Amino acid sequence: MPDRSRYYLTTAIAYANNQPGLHTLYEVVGSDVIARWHRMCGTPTRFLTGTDEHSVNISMKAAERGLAPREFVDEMVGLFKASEDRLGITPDRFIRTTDPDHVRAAQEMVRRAHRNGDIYLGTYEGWYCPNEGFRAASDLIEDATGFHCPNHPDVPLQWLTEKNWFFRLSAYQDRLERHYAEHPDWVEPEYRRNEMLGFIRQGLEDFSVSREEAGGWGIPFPIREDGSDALLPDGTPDPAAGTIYVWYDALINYITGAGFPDSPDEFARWWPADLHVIGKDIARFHTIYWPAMLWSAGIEAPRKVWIHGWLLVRGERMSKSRGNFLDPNAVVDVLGTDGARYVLLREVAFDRDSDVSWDSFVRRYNADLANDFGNLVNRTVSMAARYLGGERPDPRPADDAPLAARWPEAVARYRERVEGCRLHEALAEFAELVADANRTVDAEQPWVLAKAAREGDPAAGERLRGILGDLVETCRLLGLLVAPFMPSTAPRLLGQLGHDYGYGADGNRGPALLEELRWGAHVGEAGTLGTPEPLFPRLDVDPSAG
RNA sequence: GGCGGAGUAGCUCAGUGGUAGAGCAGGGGACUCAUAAGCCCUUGGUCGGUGGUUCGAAUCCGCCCUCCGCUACCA
Repeated sequence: MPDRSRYYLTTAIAYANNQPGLHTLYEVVGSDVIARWHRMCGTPTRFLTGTDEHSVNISMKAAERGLAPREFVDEMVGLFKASEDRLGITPDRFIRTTDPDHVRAAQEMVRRAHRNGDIYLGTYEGWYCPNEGFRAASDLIEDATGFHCPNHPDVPLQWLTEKNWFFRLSAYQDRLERHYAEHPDWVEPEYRRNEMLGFIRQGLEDFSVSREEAGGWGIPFPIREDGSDALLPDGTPDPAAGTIYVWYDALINYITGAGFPDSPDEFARWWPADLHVIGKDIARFHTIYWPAMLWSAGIEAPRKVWIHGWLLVRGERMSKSRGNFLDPNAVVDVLGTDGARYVLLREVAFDRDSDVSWDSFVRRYNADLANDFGNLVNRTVSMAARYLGGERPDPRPADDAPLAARWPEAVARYRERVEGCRLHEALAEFAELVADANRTVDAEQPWVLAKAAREGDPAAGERLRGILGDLVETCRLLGLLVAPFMPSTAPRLLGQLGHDYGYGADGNRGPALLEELRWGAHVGEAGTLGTPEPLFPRLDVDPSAG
């Protein structure tokens, strides 16, 4: 039974080795929508996103630029924050793995696992690139002469062994299988859950959690080989103890962001997380390693991990290394903040891979936003102002308003889809409501009623007022319904209708959304219609754009 | 190789036994409130192939072809 008194959700933290690509920010946009939905519904919400900043790679990349690692990642983080800001992302905390409380959290987790007997000294061996450190075999290029590092193909790889600490993942196999059985939807979509379960059933191996060398850029391992605290007499970390490796650094951010270990009360309030939104490339680490690491430290597993797919370009994964990625700033330049958010989450299914292109984005923007939704609002406000004057007409009672009939069920379906991470389906529901309203306009032909009224038909005038009142109300409801996706459009839309928009820039501090989404919630309140201005100017298709 | 999934209109997909569907794209029409938008109508598919079960299969079963996901230590 989910705790409805608060909602805590996270994205994966982005590797701060480059400027952000649209494919990286995709899950952040989707998560932001879910966060805003819960905030607007009045649930205290905590939304965490941020950056993963340690690794040999980053220290080398910084060195290439003549920068200290810290200077380098500060610059990258600035780029991430700037792009996220343009996309309307509103984290309650932007966490960095270089934050001091995160360093304490990671070290505390290592200590707990060690105390619990789940961390032991072992030997790690693998291919080692002198430039980058250990490389996974799956990342290497293999040819007739053997394995090569993809980034340094001319540098011979060495097969190295080093003494590392290992986490006893193998001890958690039974508990993991039980957890999957008892919480059948804790990993979604279902086909991902089945893949993870299949992996568990193959048998689990322990994994290493330390490295001897990380270019001086990592969280100091808090324990020496003899089990003593790895501190020098002056209180600084003992470099001989090595650094924490990957997962005991990156994954820990989710509990750091909830207050671990410094604020037990805060942590008790926000943990376990309701939702981790991640990409499929790191599914195993979140759905198998992570719960085991938490259990080892006496902490509950998160309630749900949602695994989204990738953005594809002509069938290939969008990625920085392929060079086929879109710059999120460019997308916002063309489509605007809300246009970019809408198109991204409507064109890309949140549960699987989807092909994207400028053409598909522009087409979707024009069809759904300019032609259907924006134009609906524009024609409604224009007609109401022209035929009835500046005062906002009230909707008819729900029983008399055909447009009201489907509303409660539609809201319920929409809510279920947003809360179930099926964001593209939520927007499909929204689009159907828009289409329904447009059909109503054409069926009722308010311009004909207006003419009849002018010629002295009082019944036509009555009907005209009712129809336009219903349409104005439908626009209000649509704007609020889709506000988590298009937060800057909603206040503009409501402004044109003469309604107040009571929510803050991040969706907090407003009236309970589900109350606002009731047909006729503001009947009887006076309001003045504003000037009709297109919310989404139609775009000319640029045939040269890829 | 093992496990799992998918092949349906130009594109993206829905449809699990009973006369082939939606959105977008294409064509035509009536209207005019509106961002030349909206609305109505419409072109278009031997539902991957093949054999079977059935009165009847996109839908169930067998075989084949093609594609995709997972199959361990990237940050």
